[in-house]
Amino acid sequence: MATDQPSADVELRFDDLLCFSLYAGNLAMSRVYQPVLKALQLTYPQYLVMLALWLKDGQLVGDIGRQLQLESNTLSPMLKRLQTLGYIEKRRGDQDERQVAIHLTQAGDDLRRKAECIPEQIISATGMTIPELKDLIAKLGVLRANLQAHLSAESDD
Amino acid sequence: MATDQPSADVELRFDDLLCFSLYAGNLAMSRVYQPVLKALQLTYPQYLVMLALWLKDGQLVGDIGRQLQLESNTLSPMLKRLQTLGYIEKRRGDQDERQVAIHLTQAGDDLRRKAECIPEQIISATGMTIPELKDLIAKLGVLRANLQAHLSAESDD
DNA sequence: TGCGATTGAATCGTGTGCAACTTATTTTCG
DNA sequence: CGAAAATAAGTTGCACACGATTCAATCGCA
Repeated sequence: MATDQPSADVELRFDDLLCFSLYAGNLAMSRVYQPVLKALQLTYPQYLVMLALWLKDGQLVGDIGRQLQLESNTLSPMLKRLQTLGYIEKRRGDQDERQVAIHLTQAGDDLRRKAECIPEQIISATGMTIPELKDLIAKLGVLRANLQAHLSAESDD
Repeated sequence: MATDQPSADVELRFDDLLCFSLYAGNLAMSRVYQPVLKALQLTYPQYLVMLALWLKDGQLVGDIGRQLQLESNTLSPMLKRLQTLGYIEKRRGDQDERQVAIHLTQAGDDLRRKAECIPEQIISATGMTIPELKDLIAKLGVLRANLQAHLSAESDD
């Protein structure tokens, strides 16, 4: 420990440290991904969208948004860029014309194989064991579920 | 048609879930803070900067950046907005004129007292116990340290 | 049947993140 | 001493996040 500032005399609160930990942890993670993703011409958020599509192709804009916790105001421009890159294409829904389904192009599907080597590089960068990672992911899952429950309860007022 | 989380038959990788957990967890946390911070006229990143200043006033731009993992290209515009809001002021360094120290104004110091009620609201929103939060924060700290070590090792090539 | 409410996606404006660059100041070392 | 390297902060351009709004398609219900 103690790679950082002293700060021993200041009483820090748990939530402040938690919000900071999530904030800085997410930034650090995206920075580790960036040099790897550069070869694929993807940004970090774009990679997360591609991940969702590699898991299940043809999802609606809203489906992707629910997974990443993003709405159309963020996704629409991002999907337009992925379309320009030639990785995805949009198809209007047949029954419901309001919906737009996102489909991988051949290039987008090929990209999946180029991205296959990424996971182990990242795991190595975390310097943690698989059980440790599983534990951390599970705890973050609980946190996110609780925060989302709090948010939806709040919007019910 | 399952509207939510089928994903049972798909093999997910740990790192993918970890990057997603951090990403969505950080977004969820900032959304829980936002309605509370609205009363203070602060955005979430601005709140983190104010936190750093409440802990130690008169820090240099670079000092704040090292804590939040941000550089001047992000901080300079942000600090300009906090200055416009009247919460901080800038002072050129005396010995080294390249440096700019950030000082709280009276309004910025007053804000600290208005922000005092925030921590317990957030803790309650996490739905987790103090020991659980401490554990999660510690694990995120290890992760961040490892990722940063990986990044600085990489830039040495 | 019709019409107001809802929904899915897109658009706009503001505020971050960040790579690449500029400017000004200090340091280093020949 | 003095020019080159290093450093601190700021600027520019692009890509997210997100509140607020718009628009078209669908739903709900009298």
